[in-house]
Amino acid sequence: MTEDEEGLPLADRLARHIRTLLISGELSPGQRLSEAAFSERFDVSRNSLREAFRLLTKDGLLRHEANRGVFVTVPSMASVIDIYRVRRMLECGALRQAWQQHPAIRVMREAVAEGQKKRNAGDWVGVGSANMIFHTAIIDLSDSARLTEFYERISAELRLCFGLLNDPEHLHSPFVDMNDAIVTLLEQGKSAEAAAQMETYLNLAERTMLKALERAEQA
Amino acid sequence: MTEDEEGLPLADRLARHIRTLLISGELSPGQRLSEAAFSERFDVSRNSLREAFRLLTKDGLLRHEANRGVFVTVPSMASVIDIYRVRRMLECGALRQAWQQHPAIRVMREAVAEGQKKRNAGDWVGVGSANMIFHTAIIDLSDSARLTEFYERISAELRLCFGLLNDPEHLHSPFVDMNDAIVTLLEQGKSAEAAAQMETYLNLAERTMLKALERAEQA
DNA sequence: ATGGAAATATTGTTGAACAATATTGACATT
DNA sequence: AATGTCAATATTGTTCAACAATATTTCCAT
Repeated sequence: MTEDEEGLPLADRLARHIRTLLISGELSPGQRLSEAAFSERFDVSRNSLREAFRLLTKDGLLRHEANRGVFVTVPSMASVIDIYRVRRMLECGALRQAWQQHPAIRVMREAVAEGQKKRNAGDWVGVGSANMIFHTAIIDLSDSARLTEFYERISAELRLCFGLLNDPEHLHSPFVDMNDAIVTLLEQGKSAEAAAQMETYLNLAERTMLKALERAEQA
Repeated sequence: MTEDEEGLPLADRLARHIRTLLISGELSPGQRLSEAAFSERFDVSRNSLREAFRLLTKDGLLRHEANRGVFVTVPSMASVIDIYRVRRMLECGALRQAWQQHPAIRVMREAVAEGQKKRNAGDWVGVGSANMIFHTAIIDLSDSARLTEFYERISAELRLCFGLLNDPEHLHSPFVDMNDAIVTLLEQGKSAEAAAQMETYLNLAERTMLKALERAEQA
């Protein structure tokens, strides 16, 4: 908790901190989060910690079992399928009705450039980050605070899935060029085509993810 | 807290209870919710109550001001606009890709019938309930647990807006026939047309809502 | 080994405490 | 009467300790 987080309530800061541990893979799916251990670790009271746990449970990152404690959510095939269903709805929808001059398009273009650069440098983590920025920008096309917040939640959940994979980084690389094609279509005002292309993209990504997850589960 | 709520954590039960108070209008927008008063009222500890408050704050129903307490969210024009943006994305999207045999279509059809019946009986609250069921069923067309949950949150927020209106019930009545048309299109497999119709519906509803809100704000 | 009962640990919830911040009220000045 | 200041009061933010209820582990008898 060394960051300069302002006067936010302790529970919120805690939740944010634990969320970073979750999406960075420092806490593994299925792991139990003991109240005693974590309140000790973060030097906060059990009560404050419990508030944070509740927040994260509502986000789907933790699972709560009565009288047994909270556990890091174990992503399932079903959750992956559901998450991609949401992504198709939100991302394709945002693209379809996108305004050609929307500032988010510039962000998308820059994210594509960044992704290509990182890929050429063999920096797979960098490719993943650029990809994330790209998709967040797509949601921003819809100019909705609530959709943006919701997508953040979905996105965190998806990153939990990546934690289960062996070499998650390579998953992103094949998609850099598709991103390029999509933003190009948008720049040309072909939003319907961009949306269609994104649907193909997401279906492919979903299959890849499911396949990787299947392999990981067998091991 | 007389209901038969199972072994759910106290904070969750509390949050649910307070949520019903919020959407039923028993707590007014802007009102401050004192920790002392409410923990007394519900006969729970301040700690448990605070957990519930945090949950509802995350849902957008309460607003949290540091060192000042929690207040019932005051819906703004901006929030109404955002909420309808979300609804267009979710509901139109769900309709567009709806499968003609989806069980939710039957629910929609029944909700329309119920709405017509209630309207003829002059039961405006009943019309509102039927309308709510109708739209929830539309989201169910997308078969996504996460979208369903998200829509519940949006829906609760919208009901908070209705609390600001003078005669909120009449708002729903004009829409019963549009619902009829939409579900009829769906039954005929014309999902694109249904989606288009819904967009018109939502734009109209949004304008009506904004106008009503404007009137209410002046008073 | 296996089943079950006692011992132990963990969560669920409460109540009291105290620091930090906000609100109120009294008082003096203009 | 209006306004600014400062003390008094109330509220939130957070911690701690306690205890009941439920799980888990240990240990013993079979």
